[in-house]
Amino acid sequence: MTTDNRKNILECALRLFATRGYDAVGIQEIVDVAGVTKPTLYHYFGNKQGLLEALLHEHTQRLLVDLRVATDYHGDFILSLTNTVKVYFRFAQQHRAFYRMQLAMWFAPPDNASFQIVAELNQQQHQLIEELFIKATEQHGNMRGRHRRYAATFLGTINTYVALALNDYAELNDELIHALVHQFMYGILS
Amino acid sequence: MTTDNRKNILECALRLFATRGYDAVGIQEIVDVAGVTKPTLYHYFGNKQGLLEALLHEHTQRLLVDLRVATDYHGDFILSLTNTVKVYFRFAQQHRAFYRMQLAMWFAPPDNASFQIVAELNQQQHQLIEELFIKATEQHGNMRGRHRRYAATFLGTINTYVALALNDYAELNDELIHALVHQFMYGILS
DNA sequence: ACATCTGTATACCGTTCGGTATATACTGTT
DNA sequence: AACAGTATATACCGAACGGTATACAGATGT
Repeated sequence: MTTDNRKNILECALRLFATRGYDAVGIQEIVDVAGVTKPTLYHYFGNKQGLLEALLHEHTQRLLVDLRVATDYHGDFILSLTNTVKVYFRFAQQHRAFYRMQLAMWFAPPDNASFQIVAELNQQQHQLIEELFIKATEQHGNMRGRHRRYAATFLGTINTYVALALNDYAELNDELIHALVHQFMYGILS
Repeated sequence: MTTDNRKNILECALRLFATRGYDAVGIQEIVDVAGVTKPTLYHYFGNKQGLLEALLHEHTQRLLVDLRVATDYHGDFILSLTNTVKVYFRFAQQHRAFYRMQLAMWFAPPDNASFQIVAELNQQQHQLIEELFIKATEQHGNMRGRHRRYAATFLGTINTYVALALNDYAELNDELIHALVHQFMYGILS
């Protein structure tokens, strides 16, 4: 293999999906940009959804590994939250195009094909964060019964800031991480 | 006119766009659901983008009218923020399907046709809120130079909470409004 | 009565959609 | 050297895409 067609297709598809959206990009356009033909793509990915699944899977695996470490609670809730934000910010900086695509699917319509695929991966992230909130409830009792909502708003806040950074309205530095975490904690404790 | 075809088409298109997405819904499907034929749709809206424009325009006009009132600053910054959130929450409750669609386009890819159309309308909302932040800077000097970011995060926070409510994770009541505003203010003042 | 205009339907356009049957080139194994 | 499995291309499929030329029905104004 002089060039890795599989990896090449994934990269081209990501670029197109991130800038125009999953539904708006056709298979033909992807293979044209990648310089291959349709049977090659279908050989590796089976169908269009399989392509998206592979794309999401390869990227989110690395995110989930880091996220599992960050959400491991050891008594310091703020530290865990800070590490979680750090993981997301670093990931967003390292994979801008991918995060653009993920953001576009964040509020995707419920009956859209891409939503069906992305829902499970989002669920895994959500669950890790929710578990962190559940474990931290022993320390911060007034969160009881609201883990789900807190996990969702925490992720939503992170994504809002990442979106800002992707549009060059903000920079994902340590100061912003600190502000985000403490602003969020204030919302819980008050 | 026994039945208003124009309005009927708009309603059916909204329902389909909100649940499956702009790109994933074809013209044929819209007219089938609406019980009309394609030339009828093209008579009223010219093309698919025109349909989306009409849909967005009719709904956002009402939102913008209320938003202009809410963002009118009279010295009480927290009051203005609270009124702004109230406007969005009430609008989201009254037009759930539309807000679903708007959310799906919130992080839409930059080269997507729907993004091009929705960008201008989002810009109008953004500007009203940014002006509020600029005017309030006289009262809260430490916001200086960060109006843009604050307006964006404020809108992002609102949308996060609305998304929660649309998925039945939360209820858009006065308590939530109060929590949102004060959490946000804390982030600015700290 | 006639002309006009708005709204709607029939039928069709060329293009692109996601997907595939088939053939062939390459690569490693026996 | 024959074989098997993987990877790729040519050529094609029916269906759906966004969009339109044309005709006609019904109301309106003269």
